[in-house]
Amino acid sequence: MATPPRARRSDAQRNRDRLLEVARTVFEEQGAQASLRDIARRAEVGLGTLYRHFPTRDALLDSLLGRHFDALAAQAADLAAAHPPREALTTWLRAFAAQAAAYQDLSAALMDTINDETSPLHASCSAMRGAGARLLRDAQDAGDVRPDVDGLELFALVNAVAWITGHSPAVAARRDHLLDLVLDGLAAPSSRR
Amino acid sequence: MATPPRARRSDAQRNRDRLLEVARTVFEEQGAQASLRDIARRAEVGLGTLYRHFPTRDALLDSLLGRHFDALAAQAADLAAAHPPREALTTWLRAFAAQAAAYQDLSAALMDTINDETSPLHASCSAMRGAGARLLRDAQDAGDVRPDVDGLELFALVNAVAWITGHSPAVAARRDHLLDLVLDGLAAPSSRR
DNA sequence: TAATAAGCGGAGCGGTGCTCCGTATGTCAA
DNA sequence: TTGACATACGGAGCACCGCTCCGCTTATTA
Repeated sequence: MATPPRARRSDAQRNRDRLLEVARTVFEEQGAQASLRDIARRAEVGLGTLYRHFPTRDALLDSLLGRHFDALAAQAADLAAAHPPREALTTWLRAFAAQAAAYQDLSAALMDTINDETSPLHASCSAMRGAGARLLRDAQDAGDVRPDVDGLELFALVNAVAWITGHSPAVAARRDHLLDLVLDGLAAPSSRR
Repeated sequence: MATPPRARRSDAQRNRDRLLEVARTVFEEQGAQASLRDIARRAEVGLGTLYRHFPTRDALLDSLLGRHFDALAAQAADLAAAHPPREALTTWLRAFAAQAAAYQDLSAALMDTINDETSPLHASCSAMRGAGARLLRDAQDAGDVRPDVDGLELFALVNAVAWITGHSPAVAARRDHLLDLVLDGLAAPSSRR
């Protein structure tokens, strides 16, 4: 994640903080596609001010989520050390899915960063993806997960589930179940419960 | 699907046909979120004309896809009669996924119709969903598919896969594999190959 | 306290979805 | 063939969007 550049003037720092605070609640209310103008308005700040602090929507998302993603990457290592591979993987994926469901349509933004290295989200997100891929490989080496899946596919599937739950209240209520179905399906046949 | 109201004036009919033709190619090029203004322009027709013929984007999509969805619903019955439940289900789901991938982001539109009975797509889509749910139940009764899945969840999962493949070329190349992973995961443990 | 770098804010551009209504034209009866 | 009229056309206009640009304000520092 990008280092937060401490502003040189106190009002700039104050505005930045306000924007982040407002952006968080607006994104929670309306999803990751919310109007940036609206965020600026509610932060009682000019639109230019918003764009100066956060040149792109991704930059704003990164400032809000970057440290969570970094934490997820770190957690992957912890889980790998403390739990059997299969358990580590599923626990981690659940945590990731919960994070990806923070704002509606965030999954779309995350998927798009895969192909766009210029996005600030790309860095924090790809580091996290790497961590997940490592957990996957461990579980596959242990024979717990079918070998014909790779990190990209896993990331895509979990994001797909996170995304779909944002498009229907009825489906949202079953997010955990849908995730279970997918994860269960990835289990190696020999290890299937 | 809504009955196609034969226009009373020949120019109206001509414009309607032009719009549908152009809309099909534009949606294929740019996805289901393409600019309606752009469609009107390329059809060399006023924007008002487009909106008179198709009051909403969903109405336009329905006119383009409705009969395909009706055909899918019909195909479900044929498959149920001619094939074992499991095979009927997977064959049908593949056909549906192919259709759902026709235009990028179409899956989002389809998911949204679930909660919006006023959408023209709702009718043709829910009929089709019913047909799929019936195939699912057959397969479950035969013990081929795990019993703790319902039609809504199945629809959501397949749409999720269709959607995600539209958000990354790398993922798009593996659409069939992702679908296999999900369908395989839904197999009843006892019947797993 | 005055100079100045730093930051602010919103007008403006080109785009979107969608509505509304004055105008044009296809159709059909005379 | 020629009107008269229902039908359909087309785009101006409204409110919104993302994003840029630049004249003005203000916090900071000497």
